[in-house]
Amino acid sequence: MGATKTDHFSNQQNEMAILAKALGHPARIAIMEFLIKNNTCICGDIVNELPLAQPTISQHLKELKNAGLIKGNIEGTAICYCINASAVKKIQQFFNKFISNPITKKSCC
Amino acid sequence: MGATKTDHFSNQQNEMAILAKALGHPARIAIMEFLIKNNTCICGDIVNELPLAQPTISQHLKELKNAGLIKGNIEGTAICYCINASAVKKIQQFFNKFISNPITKKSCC
DNA sequence: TCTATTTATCGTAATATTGCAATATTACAA
DNA sequence: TTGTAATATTGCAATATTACGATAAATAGA
Repeated sequence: MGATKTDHFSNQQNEMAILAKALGHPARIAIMEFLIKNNTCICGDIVNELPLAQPTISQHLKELKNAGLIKGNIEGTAICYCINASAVKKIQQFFNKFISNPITKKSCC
Repeated sequence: MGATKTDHFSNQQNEMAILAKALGHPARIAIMEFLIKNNTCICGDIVNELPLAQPTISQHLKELKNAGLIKGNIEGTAICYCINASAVKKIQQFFNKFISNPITKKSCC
């Protein structure tokens, strides 16, 4: 096989998995961190910062964008990427379920 | 290639990527959700709940456990799994960086 | 001991991801 | 138009993931 059985899960579950999967690579974590630390979120800056080739960075940016975690804006020859706050909020809301729940505190293990 | 260049990234970045990657599958999201909703977190219950075969569930549980997101406890023949709150907190702390940052608000796109 | 129950592991086929060189595209400036 | 800079796409090899049947291991009870 190798293909995820997405039809058997809810839209919410699939959506959260897509967001998490997009963050499931250190380069993409690094890109997200770079985007909050730097006001100038130009793709070329990321290529200079990370130890990966330009096509690889471009691919990672594409995946983050497909997942909805970042937005891109054309600015002349350069492209300005930035974080999509609503996607980040969605993830936070998901994890709030875990912390607020008493089960987490009186863990059975 | 196909192998992630983990050596080029920080421990924190790799750790966060591992946690996110573990959640990057709808079945594993469903398992996490099941574990907070039900006090009885027995593996067999998850197998009955999810549309996947027992070995597949077992494999997903193993990945969640390897990532540190859940803990397992042997209880006779059954095994009780539950959420590792500290891992969930780690993820929350990561995302707090994004929301609290002013950049997120005055997004450049 | 024997048997049933529960979970883990092995083996393997199908598919996805990662990374990069080569190349294409896009936008601007001269 | 030609050149240049910035980013995207293509193609491909190496590797990882997903899913499950078959089977093993561990424990509890008869």
